Amino acid sequence: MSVQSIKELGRKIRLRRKTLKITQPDLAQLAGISVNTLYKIERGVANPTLKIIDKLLDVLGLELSLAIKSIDYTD
Amino acid sequence: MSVQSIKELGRKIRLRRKTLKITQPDLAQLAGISVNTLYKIERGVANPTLKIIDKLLDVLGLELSLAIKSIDYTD
DNA sequence: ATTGAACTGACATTATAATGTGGTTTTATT
DNA sequence: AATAAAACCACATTATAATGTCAGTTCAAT
Repeated sequence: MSVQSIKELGRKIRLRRKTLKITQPDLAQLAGISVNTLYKIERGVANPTLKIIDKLLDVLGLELSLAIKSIDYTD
Repeated sequence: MSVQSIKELGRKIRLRRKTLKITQPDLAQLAGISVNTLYKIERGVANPTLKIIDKLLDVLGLELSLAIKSIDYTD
């Protein structure tokens, strides 16, 4: 489940938020960022900084990992 | 191998660059970013945007993935 | 030891991410 | 259907990431 794109990351953040049943305003407050920023990230129209992503993933109980790219034969 | 911190990410980027035996100037050019930015990222004194990270990981043949945080009993 | 390239660093400038505000639209609940 | 909350959106402002420049330092190769 790689983060191919910024849009994909946004989708996953939203999905996780929905799973946890919290609203954008609540998540934004918990993460200490503005709803505006969260909204843009979920929509994939943002280019967020790592700090912002870190804060969000922290609250969402998610984490990023780094791995050597695997070859995708479906491309 | 989670990206616990920005510093950790920087270390891993540098390590991968060394493994591939390319210089900072070369990697920066290949990724289309400034050496200044790369230098800061490797040192862990930057708060880079996802686009910048994406460009770097692309060249380095690395990728980020997102996963539900596992419990770390060593903390 | 000398030379050249890579690396580190400070600083000013430019580009842009993040925020704040004030709306409109959508969704959910009664 | 009415109401309230959430989600969406535009835009101005503020904060800061990214760049460019120049200089000093470290490192590698000869």
